[in-house]
Amino acid sequence: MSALKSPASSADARDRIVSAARRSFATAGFEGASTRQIAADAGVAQSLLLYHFGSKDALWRAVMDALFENLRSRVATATREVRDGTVRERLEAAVRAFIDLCAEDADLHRIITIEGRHQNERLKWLVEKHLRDNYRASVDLIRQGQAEGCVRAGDPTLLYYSFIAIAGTTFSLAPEIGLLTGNEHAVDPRAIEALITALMFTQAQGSG
Amino acid sequence: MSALKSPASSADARDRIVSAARRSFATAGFEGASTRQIAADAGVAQSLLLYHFGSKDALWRAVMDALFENLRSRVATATREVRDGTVRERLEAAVRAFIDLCAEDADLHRIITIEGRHQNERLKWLVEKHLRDNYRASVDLIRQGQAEGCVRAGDPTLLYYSFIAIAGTTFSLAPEIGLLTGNEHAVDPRAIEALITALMFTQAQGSG
DNA sequence: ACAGGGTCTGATCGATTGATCAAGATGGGG
DNA sequence: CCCCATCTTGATCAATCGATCAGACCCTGT
Repeated sequence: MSALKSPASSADARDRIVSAARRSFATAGFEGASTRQIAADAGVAQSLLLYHFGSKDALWRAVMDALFENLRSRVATATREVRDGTVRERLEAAVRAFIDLCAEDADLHRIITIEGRHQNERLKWLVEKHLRDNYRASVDLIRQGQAEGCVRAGDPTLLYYSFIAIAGTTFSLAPEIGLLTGNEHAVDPRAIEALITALMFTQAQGSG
Repeated sequence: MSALKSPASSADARDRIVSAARRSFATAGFEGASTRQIAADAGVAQSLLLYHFGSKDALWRAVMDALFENLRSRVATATREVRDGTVRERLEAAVRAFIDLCAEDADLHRIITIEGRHQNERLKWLVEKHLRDNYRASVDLIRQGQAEGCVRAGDPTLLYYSFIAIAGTTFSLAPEIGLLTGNEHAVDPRAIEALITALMFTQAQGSG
């Protein structure tokens, strides 16, 4: 199969471009990010970026595909062990996986909160390709929990977005919090998990 | 008093520019916003924008000054009636004022969540001129509530940002939620208030 | 009527943007 | 060996960016 030297080098360049683009899109937004800056961060020529992805839009979609592939993989792994567990156990596993993902890298949350604030083609694509399935599965699980009585009553959509907001914001705004509290104010993912648990579920329940 | 035609026209143009700039900065971010687009939305020439504000940076600061002046005014009005009330009453009044502000116009939350994600001169200016005082006053109030036992224990900074996240996110991401739920999914500010109350305070308490 | 300051516009500057293209570099299969 | 597809680069395009400047416009005070 070979595919070691030349194609492998190509895959490396692609990965470096996607990684650099993710950081730029997350901090500067789509319009604010520059393909030349992304290429410089990746250590390649700007024209190579467009050779591999065709356009800035296509590069952005490749970044989102990679981010959501990672999210799905982590959530799937975390929920696999509790596949036959209670609704609450499955919800808690998904919540914990999302919190830990945000703690390690908040770029997914950063980009979505940038793109979700005004309707355009990118947001439509994002909703239809990635967000809708995730939303429906999450809201279904929340509704099941509410039917069982273990999840707080109320608008499932509001609960869903409140959970995401708490899990993502403290990590997305880490630079602001750092300036406010005079570096370094470490945010404990487990403290966030405790807060979300108190918000979503009707009563405390040991996690074990 | 005159000051009707020429100076009034100038103030009108300034206000229209600030208002258009607020919308652009909130949706596209600082780099993504264009002074020409802002001027076109305000119905003036691009050069007038720079005549009044000197630079794009200065215009951005003028937008932030106006947004925070509005925030302070509304919170001051809402908390004035309960100035001599309990800590919980003062916290609830401030929370309600902030939620209603976000419900009417989420641009303040949108811009801060854009700028708070990477350290630069704009974030430093924002923290020192506007955010720090608000943060300290809020955290002090939260700490007082925790000392009295009416506010949930835990990191006050995390509680503060969780409250802001819930209050702002559902309104900031209204376009995304609209696409997900198939317009129109109205978010009830009172439902958000109930959620935040459940999150922050140790036990339910009638609001009246 | 006239001078003068404040307001506003259009033209224009150099820099940067996303995108295109031709040419070079590289390595495997005939 | 040479050929060819793939990968990569530098030059360059038109468009747009923030910013500057000269001049027109309007109102007020004298």
